[in-house]
Amino acid sequence: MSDERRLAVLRAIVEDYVVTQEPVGSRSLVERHALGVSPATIRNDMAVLEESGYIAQPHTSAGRVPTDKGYRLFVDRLSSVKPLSVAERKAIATFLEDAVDLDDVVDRSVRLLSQLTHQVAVVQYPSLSRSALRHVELVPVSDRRLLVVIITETGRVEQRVLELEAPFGDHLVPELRARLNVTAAGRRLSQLARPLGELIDAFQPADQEAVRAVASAVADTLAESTEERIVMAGASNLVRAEPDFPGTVRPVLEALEEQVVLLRLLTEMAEDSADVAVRIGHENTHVGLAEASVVAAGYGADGQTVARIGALGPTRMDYAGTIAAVRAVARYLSRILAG
Amino acid sequence: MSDERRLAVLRAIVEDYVVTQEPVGSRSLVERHALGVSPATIRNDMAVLEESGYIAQPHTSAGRVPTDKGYRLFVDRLSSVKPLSVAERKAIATFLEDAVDLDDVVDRSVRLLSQLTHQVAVVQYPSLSRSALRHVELVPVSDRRLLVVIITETGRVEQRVLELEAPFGDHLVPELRARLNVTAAGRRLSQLARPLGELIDAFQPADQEAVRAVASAVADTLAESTEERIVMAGASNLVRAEPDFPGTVRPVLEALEEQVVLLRLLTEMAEDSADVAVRIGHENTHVGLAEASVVAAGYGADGQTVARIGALGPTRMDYAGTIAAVRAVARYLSRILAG
DNA sequence: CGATGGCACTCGCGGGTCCTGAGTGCTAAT
DNA sequence: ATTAGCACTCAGGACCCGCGAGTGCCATCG
Repeated sequence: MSDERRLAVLRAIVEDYVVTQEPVGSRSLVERHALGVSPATIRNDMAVLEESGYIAQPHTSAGRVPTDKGYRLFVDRLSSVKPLSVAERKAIATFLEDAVDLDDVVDRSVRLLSQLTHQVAVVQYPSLSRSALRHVELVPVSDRRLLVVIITETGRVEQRVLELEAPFGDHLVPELRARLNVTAAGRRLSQLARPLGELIDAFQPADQEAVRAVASAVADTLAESTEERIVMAGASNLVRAEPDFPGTVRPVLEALEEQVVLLRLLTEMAEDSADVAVRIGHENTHVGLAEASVVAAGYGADGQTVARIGALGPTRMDYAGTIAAVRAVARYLSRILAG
Repeated sequence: MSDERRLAVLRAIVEDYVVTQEPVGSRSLVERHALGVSPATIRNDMAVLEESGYIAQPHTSAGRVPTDKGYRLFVDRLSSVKPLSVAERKAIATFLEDAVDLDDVVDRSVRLLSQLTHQVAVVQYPSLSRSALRHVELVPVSDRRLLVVIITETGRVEQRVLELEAPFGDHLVPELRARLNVTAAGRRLSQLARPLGELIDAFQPADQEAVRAVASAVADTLAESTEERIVMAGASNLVRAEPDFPGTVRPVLEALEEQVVLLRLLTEMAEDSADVAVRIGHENTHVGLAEASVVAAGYGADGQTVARIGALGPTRMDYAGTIAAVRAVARYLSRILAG
């Protein structure tokens, strides 16, 4: 009993099913793949594979369909990542390089990814708390309202309007701005707590109230995990795949529109693997996604993962291609941010 | 031949069809509405209405369905905007007031609108060119790279990194920042061209190159119509309405993901009406939206429209409710931005 | 002992037929 | 102008049937 061949059969089944979207039978298998054996033999193998839970038949007189477990084995051991074509790489590079802005980069990335994979794509904005600060700017709006603008190395800009108890003097803003930038620039949130605290003492008692407010605004902004933002594109690809998950499109779309769900998903997957992670069907904790698969990868300047991107589609998806695309876009994205 | 009653019949048909989603016949009409006449009479009226193109029958032995023309008459003359409940108004107000940021405001608005209307909602970011400037900030990144940050009164933040020909001296940045803000603050793009030009002459020849670059970066950023951004939410509501437009969900979703299409749509509708505008079915120029209706309204501080919001759904939608919701959200949005 | 050819069996699917009932349009009566 | 009565239409559901893809098992072969 050739264990080898059995795996080859599984691979063949997955590959066929992914393109035809129909249960595959023993006859068509031997026709389309050079397995060198007869349908009867394949049938025996299939019986074993079914026994072990890698494939299943929708009904008695139908061909076989891979189960989630089957897909899992496939992506883990049977599929080789297929490299993108030169043209594709070129397209990615130029398309992303034209971006003018962080918003633009993220926007372009998510569109690009959805086009490359023909799936729904999601991109998470670089996390504030894990990015280093580039600059903090203070703009007086009135005599007791202050606009605080925070710019990170990754290009993300965040702003808050502060309402102060007492009017602040003209001298304060420039001085605070200068000191703030000296202490904050280049540091991450985790390295920021103490220096910010010490900063307060450097000012006259009369001003400390204002300084404290600004400092805590900065800290709060960076800490707010709710401020994690996610964008999504290619929802129309989902309904194109409709026949795949019949009636399941809505739950999936709903899950996708729920930032919290997406966020948790991406976070969980970050723990799975530093590189590309794959979740198949019921492996997703969220019930709405039980018939969907997700491929995700992290990105970020100089090795540090600051956020993640992902593609989501029916379990019956082209894993090799999707993985390649996700990885490629993540890499280019990292490169852009580093530049 | 009571013209009155005929309109009442049309109204009844629309109202019934909107909730049942099934062709409505003469019998059920008299049952559900106190029309005071017999089905036979209604049938005569329906024949006339059909003659005039306000309703149609899907097939010979079925009830009637409103045509786009019928809906149009309905929204123009037959429906009264139903005011939101106090609870709803309260919910809108508090939900939007918690927003911390322009991004957050827009994000909350679009979610809110999609929930209120049970449709797909879109919100356009305040246009840069029509907003007044609040502040321009310059941050040196290296000795010849300059980060330009532009903040508008509506809270929108835009940034560009500038690559200069020659290194700029230390003195230049503070001076330029100061002058720039004096000339630019509070003005719109249209009022900005000349002052920016004059600004250049105020500097020493050696610096003029850099000043020119910054000035044109500011002008470009404000002018770029491509920088119009739109966010969308509630796509899952679309597929919930699936049976309405069978197989038409995909084109609609595709249209929605195409920023350009959406932008043109909103712009066109801005010309229709200053307040709430409605496009029904084939009135939409984009073919993919031939079976969809759009309700849109402008918003902006102090009467000035700086952008638009809208809700999109099947032609068979609750126009009264949708119009009320769109208008309400637009108003609250304006109020927030003004505050 | 694994591979194979043969064979009986299963059952989903597509197509055809029939029937029911909602809804219409017309006409004659009020 | 309204209405009751009536004949007519036709989409949709229920039912039935035959085809064919695909299976599992068994006896046979190298």
